[in-house]
Amino acid sequence: MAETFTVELNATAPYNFDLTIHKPAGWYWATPTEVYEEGILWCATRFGDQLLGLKLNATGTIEKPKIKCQIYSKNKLASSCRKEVTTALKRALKTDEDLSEFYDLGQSDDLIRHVVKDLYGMHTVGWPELFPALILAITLQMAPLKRSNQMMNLLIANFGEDIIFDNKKVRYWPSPQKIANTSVEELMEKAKLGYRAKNLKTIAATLNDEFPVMDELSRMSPDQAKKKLLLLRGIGEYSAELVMPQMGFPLDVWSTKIFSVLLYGKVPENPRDAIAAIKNASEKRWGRWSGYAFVYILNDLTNLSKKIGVDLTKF
DNA sequence: GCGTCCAGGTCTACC
DNA sequence: GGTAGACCTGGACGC
Repeated sequence: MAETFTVELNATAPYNFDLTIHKPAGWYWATPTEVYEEGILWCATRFGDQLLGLKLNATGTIEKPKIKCQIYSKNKLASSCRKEVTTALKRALKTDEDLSEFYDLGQSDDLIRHVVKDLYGMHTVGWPELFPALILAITLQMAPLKRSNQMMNLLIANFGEDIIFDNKKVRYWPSPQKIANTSVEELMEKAKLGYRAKNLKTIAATLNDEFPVMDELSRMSPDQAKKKLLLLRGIGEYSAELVMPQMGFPLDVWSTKIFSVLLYGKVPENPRDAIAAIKNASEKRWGRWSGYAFVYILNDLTNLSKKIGVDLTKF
């Protein structure tokens, strides 16, 4: 990686870089193999057909936040490309996200007050690019988390790519072209995808020049972006909400159990059938901030468990 | 060791 | 427009 360029992004306060990029629940930002050490994140993203190395760290404070982004590339990026990469970083790091209205909810909502106090300055994040988000959505379907991780790790190990920069090695997700050119049988055998192999290959083939990239989706209204994603085979309501660049509310069986305990004090008899009702109740309570409640609550389960006396981490 | 069951959804056929 | 039933298969569980 011979070429680098650096940008320093201003963010809307409060912005806690460490909590945002390295969430307590262990959610990664760009790839499961990204490296996070002492406040510095080394990860990668794909820009066109080029893999870029990213080194990010906070240079400001929570109340005066700045994020230094060093971008490593094999070939020198044209200034228009640099501009696009910077826009994508700002979008995915949610540097313009204003949390004040959500934090105001804490004045009247006990649950929000609690999580906001625990995770002050944590922002939601967006996916740097589309295909990895779709891989996550597809592999989370109808599988325990352990098996989902197995499928994702095998996809990355067998079909992904390495990028080495700043003395770090990061292995990145396969490109849509790579998956589109792999047979369904090979995907089933090497990544243990089962019936999901056909869907993932179809999606990979659909992500051509006609289909909007993540930044284009982000400029659409949430409804438009979701509608576009729902056109992809194997992407339904839950997956679209998980992938869309605007804040979605991707309630699945696991999170439905947790929200049901928090809202009604018990796990529903049939969680899958209860998803719609819990979603309605949450949206009635938090309105357009439901997605933020989702991210804050799921990243504060250990503390919330102590508060309510029920182990929310067991689901 | 072996059999059975089911998972952090989606699609389709059928009513 | 609403809803059973099928979908791959690894891993947990009971015996």
